[in-house]
Amino acid sequence: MKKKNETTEETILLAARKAFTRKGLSGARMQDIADEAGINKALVHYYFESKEKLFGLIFGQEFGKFFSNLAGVMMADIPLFEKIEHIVELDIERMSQFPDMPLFVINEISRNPAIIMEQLKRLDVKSVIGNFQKQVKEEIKKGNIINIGADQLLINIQSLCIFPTVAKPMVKNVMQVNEKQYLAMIQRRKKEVAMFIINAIKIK
Amino acid sequence: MKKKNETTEETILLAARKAFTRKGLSGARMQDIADEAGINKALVHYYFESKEKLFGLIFGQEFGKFFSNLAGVMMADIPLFEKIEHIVELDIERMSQFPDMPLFVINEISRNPAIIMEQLKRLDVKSVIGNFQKQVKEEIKKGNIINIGADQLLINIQSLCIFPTVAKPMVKNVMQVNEKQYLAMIQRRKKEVAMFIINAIKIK
DNA sequence: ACCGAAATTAACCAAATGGTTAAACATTTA
DNA sequence: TAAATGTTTAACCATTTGGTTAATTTCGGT
Repeated sequence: MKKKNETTEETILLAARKAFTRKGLSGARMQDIADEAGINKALVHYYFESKEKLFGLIFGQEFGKFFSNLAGVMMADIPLFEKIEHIVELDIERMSQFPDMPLFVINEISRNPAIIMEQLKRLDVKSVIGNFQKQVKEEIKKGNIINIGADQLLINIQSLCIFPTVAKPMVKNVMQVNEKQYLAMIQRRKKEVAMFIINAIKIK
Repeated sequence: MKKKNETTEETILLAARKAFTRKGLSGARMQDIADEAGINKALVHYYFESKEKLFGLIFGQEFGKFFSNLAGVMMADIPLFEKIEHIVELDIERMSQFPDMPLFVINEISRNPAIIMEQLKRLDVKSVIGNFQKQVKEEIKKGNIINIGADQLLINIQSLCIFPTVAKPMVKNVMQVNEKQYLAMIQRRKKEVAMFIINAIKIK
């Protein structure tokens, strides 16, 4: 429903995000979006032409969230363990703020892998990874951490942060926890996951 | 296309699995399934009545794979570290064999959380988790591992095993690897992830 | 108050889609 | 071999869906 202070365009974008992240490109209906926005379906087309165009906008926004700030933290000139703590904190906080986002992004990339290309080239992934790789190699040489590939480490960090949100309904059901308990558990993971990772690579 | 030795029913199920795991319930078309099976669309309805019925069968099968054997390994009477190695090995092997399965299952559960209930009550999740919990607590008391919740440990294990497959297109693109390199990396993770986890909880 | 542009809507349309029907074809059975 | 039963298909049908059109309403500028 359209709120005060909100332009029609914004209202539609909000409704579209809700519909697309919940049901995906093929599952969401233009009528759903119009209803959710409290307007006529033709008006959605008036502002955003086609379903694909609208979806493209939403996907771009959500994809941006997926990587937002991450590059900054990963490039920061701070010790590795401290960096890991920051990445985990940031990642999990992002998942808490936008819980539907990761599954949506993963899903649509999996249905149409081509769209990731144009999104990724907007970000300078190579230099971010390169920088991280250098730091990891140095710590290995210094004998501070075990011999692990920077890419593996990065995958592990992201797995531990993102997966519990992506698989939320399964986690909730298997663990037999309610919404509140689940959210509390995710918050606890900010500290626990960082510790877990640092423990896993630290040489004592 | 229908192969020799395959009953029409099996052919349809194979085609349906392909369509549903690739495109989801709403994205897959009955005509796609019929085409893939090389038969008339009405024949699909002749054997499986409705799209929902057919989908239900496929989902049940895939959900089964998701947990197959896992319970057995988790209940086994072997040391914790060895058990972790087995779980990781089994999990990642399952991901390699059915790469489309985890995203499909996660996705459809997320779209319709109710379906997980009836599936889960077929499995005795509670006693499996209870058993694992007991073993973890004992190891903590013995001072062999750090103080960690069994549920957190289990989530971490599953995250590290499942996520890289779920996010395959993203991983491939960010890491700039081809299909062959990606698959090799997943295989390497059978050993590396187990080590990573054991390192993370072991008290040295 | 009036005009013109922008915003919004109701009514449509064509294509896609899940599902049905009746007839044709194949196989088993009496 | 002929009836009966099971399998498969072409042609339909009703509904849904993304999208369009033309008319109506709203609103800023004069």
